[in-house]
Amino acid sequence: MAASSSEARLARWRAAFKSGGYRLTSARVAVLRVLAESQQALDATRIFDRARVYEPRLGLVTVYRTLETMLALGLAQKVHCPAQCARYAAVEPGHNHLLVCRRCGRVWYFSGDDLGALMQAVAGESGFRVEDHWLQLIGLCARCRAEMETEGAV
Amino acid sequence: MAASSSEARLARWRAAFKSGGYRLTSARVAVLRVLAESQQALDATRIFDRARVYEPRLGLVTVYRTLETMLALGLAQKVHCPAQCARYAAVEPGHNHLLVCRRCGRVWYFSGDDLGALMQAVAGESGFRVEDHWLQLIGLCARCRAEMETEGAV
DNA sequence: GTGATTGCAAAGCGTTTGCACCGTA
DNA sequence: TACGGTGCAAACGCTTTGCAATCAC
Repeated sequence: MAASSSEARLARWRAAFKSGGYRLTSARVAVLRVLAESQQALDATRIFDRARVYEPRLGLVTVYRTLETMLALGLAQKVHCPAQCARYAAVEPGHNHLLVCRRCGRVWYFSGDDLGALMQAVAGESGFRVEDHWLQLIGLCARCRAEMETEGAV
Repeated sequence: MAASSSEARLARWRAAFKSGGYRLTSARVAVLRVLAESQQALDATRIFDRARVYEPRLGLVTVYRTLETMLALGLAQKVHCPAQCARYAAVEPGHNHLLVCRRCGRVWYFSGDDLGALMQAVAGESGFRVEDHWLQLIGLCARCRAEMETEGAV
């Protein structure tokens, strides 16, 4: 949260790029710096705008490529944004949590009522008012596991 | 899960459209039918392809509009798909769950270790192998709440 | 009959690709 | 110096919008 920790984070990320065999160009450092300094989830365009302060010759394409590398290195993650996820499933009344098979796309519903306690704990600590929650478990259903074994695929 | 339940679901949805003041056109019914029958999370294009079997004159645009109405009526929900969410946040080592402020975009991390038990329970019941989980709480942070009060906005 | 709803075409937006030039190691 | 990395422009795919024709109520 403090300014010093953003410096530490940047140093860690530079090292990760190095040891991953990636060159440390000024364009990449500009992108790293923006995310290291920010406590927000930013989209590519906003990262682009902020990073151009550090590196005016930066192109938007490089932002995308750098972000992809950061995902691969585990330095950044994508954040859920309800507006942009483009697959739809029926709502099962009373069951708001999902189990999604990554292979066949089939969904199952379950109710994780114990989540209420977690949400309250989080809210109490931080003053954050939780309005919505998003819990989905992703994996392989029994059928797909069986099919993949017989096919010998991964 | 059974075929009969898909009929019941369709009937429920037809009623919901009616009581919501929406007309029951053949195009809409085709889209409803596809989602009622499917136990999968489908994207708009796939819904379009399947719905054209019922209503060959259907247009893709109508699929989008019908889905939007279904979201508004709470009949369908969007499903997380890692590939398509386009906001990025730094990864905080060891803390994989997120608290996202919907107003300022700021993120906080927390570790919900009790989720492991839930995931195991789900896996045990269904034969589902959970490979990944996705938990994000969305709401308003303390600062934004305060700012919105002074501004008198929603 | 009338106003909501539709489909087409085109615009819009975010993201990816092709390619010649550039800069780090 | 060599080759990974860059930026520009164009292509791309998904989604939304404008508008006249259509259809449920």
